[in-house]
Amino acid sequence: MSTIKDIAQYTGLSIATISKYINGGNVLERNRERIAEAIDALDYKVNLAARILKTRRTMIVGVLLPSLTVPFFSTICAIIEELLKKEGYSIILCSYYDDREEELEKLRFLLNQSVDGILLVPQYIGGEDINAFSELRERKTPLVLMDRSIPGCECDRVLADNSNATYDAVEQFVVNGHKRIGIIIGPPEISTAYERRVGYERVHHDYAIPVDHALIRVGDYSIGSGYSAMSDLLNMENPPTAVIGTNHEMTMGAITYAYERKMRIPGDISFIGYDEIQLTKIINPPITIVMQPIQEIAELCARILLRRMQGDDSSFPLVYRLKTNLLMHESIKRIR
Amino acid sequence: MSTIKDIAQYTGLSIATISKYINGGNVLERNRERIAEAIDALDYKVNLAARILKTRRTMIVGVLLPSLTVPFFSTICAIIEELLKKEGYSIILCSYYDDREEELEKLRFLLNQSVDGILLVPQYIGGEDINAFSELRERKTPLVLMDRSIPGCECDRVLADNSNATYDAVEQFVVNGHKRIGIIIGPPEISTAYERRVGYERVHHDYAIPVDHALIRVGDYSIGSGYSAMSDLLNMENPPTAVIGTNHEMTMGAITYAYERKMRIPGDISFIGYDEIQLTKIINPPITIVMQPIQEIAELCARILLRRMQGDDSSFPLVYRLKTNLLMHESIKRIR
DNA sequence: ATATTAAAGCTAAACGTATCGCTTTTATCT
DNA sequence: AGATAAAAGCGATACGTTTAGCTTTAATAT
Repeated sequence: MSTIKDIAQYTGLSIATISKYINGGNVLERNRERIAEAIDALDYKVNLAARILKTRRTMIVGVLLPSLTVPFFSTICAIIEELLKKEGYSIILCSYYDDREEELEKLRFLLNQSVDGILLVPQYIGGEDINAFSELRERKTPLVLMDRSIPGCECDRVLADNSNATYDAVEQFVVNGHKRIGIIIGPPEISTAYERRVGYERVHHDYAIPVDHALIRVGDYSIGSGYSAMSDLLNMENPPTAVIGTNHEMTMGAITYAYERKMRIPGDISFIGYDEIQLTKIINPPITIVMQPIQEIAELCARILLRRMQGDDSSFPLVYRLKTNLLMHESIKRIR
Repeated sequence: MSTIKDIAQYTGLSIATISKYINGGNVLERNRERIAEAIDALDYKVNLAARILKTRRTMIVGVLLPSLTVPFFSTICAIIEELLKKEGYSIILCSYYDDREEELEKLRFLLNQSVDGILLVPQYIGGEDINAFSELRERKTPLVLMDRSIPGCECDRVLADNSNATYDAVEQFVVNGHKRIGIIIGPPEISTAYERRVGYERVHHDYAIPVDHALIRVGDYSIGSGYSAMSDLLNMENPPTAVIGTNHEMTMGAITYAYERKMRIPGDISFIGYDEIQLTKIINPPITIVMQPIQEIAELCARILLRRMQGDDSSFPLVYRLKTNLLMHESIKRIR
């Protein structure tokens, strides 16, 4: 592989000038041409290791997700990647496979790779607080939390308004006469799951409907758990007349079960799903869906991180709550 | 951040000795202890950029996939990552989002990051031949093709025996009396899709059943395309009595459509699916499934790449064809 | 005790780039 | 034309490692 030195020799210019050319400094037009020619002829490529060693910037952003197979996250990832690429950044994508140890280890790995910034969808970090994670503070590597929060955490973060999301959805059941409403929620230690549950309970409170805890089924955000939660709900002695699934996977699992039971939506059971992606798009007749602003979440995270990586520490920590939308379809039966 | 120099100073030893310690050379026990203490006290971390600059090895493997949201690929990815990590390698994961340009660009990106090796699930590379991709040859970066092949390509590769996979599956339809068998295949330019179609046609030939090309529906390996292909098949004037979906996504799309139509499997339509992962696991009653040896494919790819990265170029190119298994369930109706 | 060998440590030179501070060249203004 | 400012180029140094080649120390055998 040829180096900047070879280019200098080929053109008769100094190393410093070549470096200037590469990094966009002032170089005479006729020299620019000669350098360009040399680079082409010698097939020169910048040695990133050397550059990083010198500049202490890797121009790499680490993206750490709970799972790679969850389309909600991979969609976010795709958006981020495209946006950051325009700014000259590359992405190292990591998943911690919903595992506590792995999450910490991957975070260490990213820091060790000297990424310039990190975008994280957290789950277990530090037990409760990411500030406790010393490597992160020492390095002063900017970090933005995506989609989920952590109790007591002082971080920039971009979240959906989960509580109002389920509130608005469940409210639709209520105004259509439903009183026994099942909800399939995620693990309570994940902030989104907790908040979605709160919205559900708030509706009940506001409309003076007692909460039957048997109607609250806890899954783990996986397809299988949605499936069995739905099975549990529909096989109760006094089953709900309506059910909401609170993420894409559990929604799909739940619907799969309902279909198997040959139940019609909304004929036999009213249903609201979550996230308008992949399978939820092809369900027919279409179901009412809580749409999260995926695009906005991803873009905002990327932009905040860019700001921080440029050294702009103003108004830390930034917290955004983005509104969701309820995509109405005929999946709610009017009863009584 | 402290450097190796600081450790040398702290311990009174030379830089070279510290380096030896870090890289597992011979160091006196009492010095080992002092060094360990210094590293701990100064919170020393190896500067990877400097190391890479010197050694010219990044200990990073690039994994390039068509898509991140396809569980078949992300499962492979998870297996690879775990195995390579044990050998001290890290993974940079990339997706080209089923886009030709992106595939080439991401491959360039990986090479530019100086990865020590690449694992690729190819699609369009070079139009037909990856050997045409000059950057790859110049760098002599080892590359192993996973799951898919490319015509005329001289590469190590690990493939499933796709042709016999669909042969065995479709044959089950035939021996149960089916003559009109629909198949939902992927894009013909993808080797797996082509081979799976060949297996389908070979059964027809061997059992002297004419091939009705209207029963061969081409999707793009997506859920939506499986859904509409199934819709097309079932709405024919003379529909098939059995259908096979040839990947996980199209299988799910097809089944979703069948469920919507309130068709029972195998009562109204016989069906064989592909890949025992995620949703296909929870379908109930369970359907017959072509199981690909995901674990073996992933492990073999990783091991071959490890060999190549160690400089072992023997018997190039290695080509493996791994057998699939037909997981039998009651989803095939016996007719006539 | 001495010779021989192995182990442990050290010095110094790279790896390829960016950048500070300086000099030279070129352009601009009066 | 001369003074001034701006643009372009250069030399030298540093970034933090690894490693070849050498020296010193310790261990082993005679």
